[in-house]
Amino acid sequence: MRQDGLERVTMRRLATELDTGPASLYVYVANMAELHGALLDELLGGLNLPGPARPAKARAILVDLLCDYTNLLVGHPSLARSVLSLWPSGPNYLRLIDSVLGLLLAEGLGRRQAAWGVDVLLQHATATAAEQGTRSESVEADGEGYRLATAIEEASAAEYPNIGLLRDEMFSGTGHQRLRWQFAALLEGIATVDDAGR
Amino acid sequence: MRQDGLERVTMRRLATELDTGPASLYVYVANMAELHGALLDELLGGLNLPGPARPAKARAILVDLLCDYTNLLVGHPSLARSVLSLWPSGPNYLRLIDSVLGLLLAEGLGRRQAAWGVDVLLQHATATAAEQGTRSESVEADGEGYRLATAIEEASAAEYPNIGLLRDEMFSGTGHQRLRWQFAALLEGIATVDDAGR
DNA sequence: ACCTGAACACCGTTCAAGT
DNA sequence: ACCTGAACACCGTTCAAGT
Repeated sequence: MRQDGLERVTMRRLATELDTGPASLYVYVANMAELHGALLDELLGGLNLPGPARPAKARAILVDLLCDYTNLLVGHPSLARSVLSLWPSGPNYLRLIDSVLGLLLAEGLGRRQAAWGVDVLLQHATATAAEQGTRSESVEADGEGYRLATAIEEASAAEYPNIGLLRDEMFSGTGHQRLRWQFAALLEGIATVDDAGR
Repeated sequence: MRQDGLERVTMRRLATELDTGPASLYVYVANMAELHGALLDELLGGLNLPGPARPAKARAILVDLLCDYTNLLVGHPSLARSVLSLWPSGPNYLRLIDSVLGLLLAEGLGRRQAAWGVDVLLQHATATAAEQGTRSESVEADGEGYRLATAIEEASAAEYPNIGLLRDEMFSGTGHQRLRWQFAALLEGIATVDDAGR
């Protein structure tokens, strides 16, 4: 029924794809949020989750898993945007949560840090995908992000001294490098800071 | 011209508010992204940025600033969602970036960690606001997030062992507590992990 | 019972026509 | 020149009518 589903999935588009009126979809799903939730869960079926890991390897495996999840969502920008405000609840999403929790515990994290950390990690993945996705979706090279780049490029060092100081560092690294660093940093922080603030 | 601007801001809504047709707005802005960008920057004018800080105080000031920014966006969910895929470039946003960079440097962070870190921090703020905002926007208490809660509540410990183990921790803490912890964790990670992976 | 055409209430954006 | 009414090409959702 939902085989390909790439790019922007709307009720009407899917309905015409299935040679029917838009009303027919409401027999199967209650609203668009539910449709996107189902789509996400089907997509997550293609993610292969790691088994139990030894403490020494848990962190690296976790970074890989989170990068995989991010890249999965980057391929479906419209989905990523709705997932951010969706709290998905399908079986495959629960499996993903369970996997991440397991790896955090394997690393030796406390119960609360693992429980609170999984939210941060998955939210970062989703937000990154939503951000990247919509950006690359706007086909024109001129608009959107290009303006921030030039704004930072042209920001006067007098008005924005720290931007002036770090201008070149702000555009350094590939997307892949930055994503891995981000997850590594998140994991380090989650592991280190407890609910009392360290 | 744009004095209040709360809740969902659309071109047509704003146009009728100004007693004119929707076409008139395109004299002032090129598209909706630009409108939302301008709205955000006006909103950011109400954020009071901290001055230079001594190293020992920088972290705490930064957490406060990031919480302020998040709460600002939480009040305007529709804005938060578009800001995520917008890369704002207004003067007040640049001032915010500059402030965060300054505080990160004051903490003693390396140039690259500060430059890469500011993205993570501001993205987390925006994503959190977008997530929370849309959730509270859906007025019905039944849908959306409630289902994940029950899904986690009912998830069998056999199929999802780690969720079973941490079930109670996952709903612990107030939103405020969790937000402060998240930023504290992010900052710790950003400060600790360098681009070589520590 | 189960499905769906047509309608309702919205969107962003464009462009020709009006002042 | 500057503004804008009306139109175009879309949306999600509902509901009465059809099979």
